[in-house]
Amino acid sequence: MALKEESYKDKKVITIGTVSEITGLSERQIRYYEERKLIFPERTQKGTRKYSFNDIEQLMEIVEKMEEGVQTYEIRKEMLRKEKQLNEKSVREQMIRGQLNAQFGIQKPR
Amino acid sequence: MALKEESYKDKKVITIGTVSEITGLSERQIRYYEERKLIFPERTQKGTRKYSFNDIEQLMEIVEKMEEGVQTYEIRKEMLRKEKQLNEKSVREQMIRGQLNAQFGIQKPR
DNA sequence: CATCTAATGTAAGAAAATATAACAAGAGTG
DNA sequence: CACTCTTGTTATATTTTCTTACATTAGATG
Repeated sequence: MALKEESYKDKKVITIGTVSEITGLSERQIRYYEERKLIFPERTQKGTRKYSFNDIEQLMEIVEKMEEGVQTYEIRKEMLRKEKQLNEKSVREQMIRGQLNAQFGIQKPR
Repeated sequence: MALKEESYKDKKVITIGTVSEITGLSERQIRYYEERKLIFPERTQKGTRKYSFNDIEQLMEIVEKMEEGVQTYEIRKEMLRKEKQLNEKSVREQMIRGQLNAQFGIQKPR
């Protein structure tokens, strides 16, 4: 099997100029949104930013919100809220799985 | 709907340095394989090469063949053979579809 | 063995892309 | 008005990429 399709979306391989072309945002804007903690490119050793297709999708969403007049600060808050939700969900799921294992899981032989 | 997952794989967005990192090939080698018509990056207006994940997979396959001692010329021939096969397949399919349309397709009212 | 070819490394110099920092400016708000 | 948010612009430095040319190595061939 080659690389999972999935992994392409998350792989940070795109430089800022290309991101700018695709999204229509200026490089200035892209760097600013990073400063406001809305996106998190990786860096090469020498400091060049690398983005993923996921980052680009994220930027598209940011554009929409900005056009609606939402400020970066609000967008960030919203992001944190969603993240927290996801965390809680996964914790809940883990707990449930824990319960199930406790009752029906592999038992120590005694 | 966002961009189709599929499209990520074909989008030419990666610069040669990154391709080099991922594949382990030198930039020299990557450009040489292009010269031998094994890969076909796009170019920006100013001439910078852009590769897709597909190109990277292609390069991985090339690496394997080269390690087996296959020469670029042979690899190219093999590529052309496969391409031709695909073409013929699609032509056959189109002809079949054409036949079907002729017999059962939309008819002009008379 | 003497050549040839294929594949790759390396170096030089130019051009393109990116990074950071600082200042400017418009829009909206208290 | 004074302030903040967002973006543009400019300058300068660094990094990346491009092309071309020459060198080298290994294998194939006469």
